[in-house]
Amino acid sequence: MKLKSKSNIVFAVVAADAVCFRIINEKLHVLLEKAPKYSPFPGEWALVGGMLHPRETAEEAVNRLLEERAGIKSIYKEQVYTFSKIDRDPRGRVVSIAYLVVASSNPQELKKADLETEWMTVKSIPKLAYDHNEILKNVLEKLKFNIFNTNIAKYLMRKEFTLSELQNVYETVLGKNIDKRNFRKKILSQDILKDLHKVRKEGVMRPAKIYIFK
Amino acid sequence: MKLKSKSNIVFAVVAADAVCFRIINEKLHVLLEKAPKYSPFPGEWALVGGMLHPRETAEEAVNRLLEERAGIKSIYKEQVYTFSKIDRDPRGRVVSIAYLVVASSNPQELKKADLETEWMTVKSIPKLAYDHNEILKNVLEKLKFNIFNTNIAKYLMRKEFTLSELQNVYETVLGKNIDKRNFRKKILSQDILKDLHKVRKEGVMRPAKIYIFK
DNA sequence: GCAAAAGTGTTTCCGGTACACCCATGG
DNA sequence: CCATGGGTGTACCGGAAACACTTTTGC
Repeated sequence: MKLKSKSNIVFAVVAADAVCFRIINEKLHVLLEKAPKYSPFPGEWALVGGMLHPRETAEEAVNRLLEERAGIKSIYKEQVYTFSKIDRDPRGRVVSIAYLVVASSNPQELKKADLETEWMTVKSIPKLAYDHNEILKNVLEKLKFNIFNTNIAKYLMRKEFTLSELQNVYETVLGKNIDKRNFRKKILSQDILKDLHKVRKEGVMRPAKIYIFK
Repeated sequence: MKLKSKSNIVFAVVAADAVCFRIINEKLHVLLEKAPKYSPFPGEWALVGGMLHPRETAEEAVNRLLEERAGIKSIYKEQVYTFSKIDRDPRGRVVSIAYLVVASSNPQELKKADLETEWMTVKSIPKLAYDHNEILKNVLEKLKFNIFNTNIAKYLMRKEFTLSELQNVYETVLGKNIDKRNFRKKILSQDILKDLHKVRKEGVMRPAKIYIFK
């Protein structure tokens, strides 16, 4: 590699961190892992992240890391921001590209992995290693923006869902309640859903219509 | 530095590239430099960019590079996107953080530098070295978004300006014409300008009122 | 009086928001 | 008949866009 400078300086190196979301019980969860013993923050919770391999892009690194650490396949991925503060990693100069990721909500696609990983609700995130709380905050803002400005909701939902379930997901992402009539009017007017003309009966209430994303 | 892997692999390193804008004659210009002889693209036009020093953030690197190469002080700076394709630099694995920068429009603050640099209108950008055309495209999109959604126009204008001049800047940034009445209504309703109650006489037409940003 | 840019209002449409009641079902 | 969530409509407001003529000046 010809990038070493003459003055013996080593350049900053590149990592990727994944803020990986998933809806569990209609609540927004984030994937965290316990930082290993030999790391600067042994035992503390951290986002899933690591160095880019020499022959992979940042996106590929995110895919690999999630697969390695928690057996997760991402179904949506989007670069959010790159963090380059000098001392963000005590071991050396590491610049980190942060990604917003949505994991499949299909339970079969989640296997138990070697490392300790856990899905935590966004309301209960502890203090994280490195600058990961700041990264999480940035990515969460992006998710809130995206939920009403892109089709990301498609990746947070199961294939078939009711409008109430969809609204619950919006509410857990935004962290606030939405008026039911306005929500339905807005979603339906966007012409992104398909009415399957099926209903889901659940307990003692009126059955709900089933939709899918187009 | 403890970041070298055991398997003798060298990690990707970090550069920053600046897409530096300036209004000249009410047209949007971008700062380019000729890539040096010893580079992979000798003599080709490129964005101003370079490796991060070990003790500087990406923003600081952008400041330094613009100062070194063209004597430019940036008055607005914003990270846009990080490019990590594997072969984007033929010399090795370089990941580049792209910045949207606005240079001072004050002519005195621009000195002639060693390297060949040139301000080119966005309409006349040639084929650039590396993936810099792609970077420019991304950053330009961001600028178009920002012009109506942030106060970036403040940094593109001289201190004192007329509404017609402001509108011209919006038009050169967006690459399209804007209705004069709608433009004035919108800008004035935002309460971001201050009427200096002065006029600028210029040639044979009605004098225009002078504004500044609040 | 004319050329050249400055300045000015009204109407229409659309998306966002506030707000309250009836419907279908199982027990 | 009742408890539970499913489902519906209207009115108001503010921002965006379309659109044409009068004003001020120097010559």
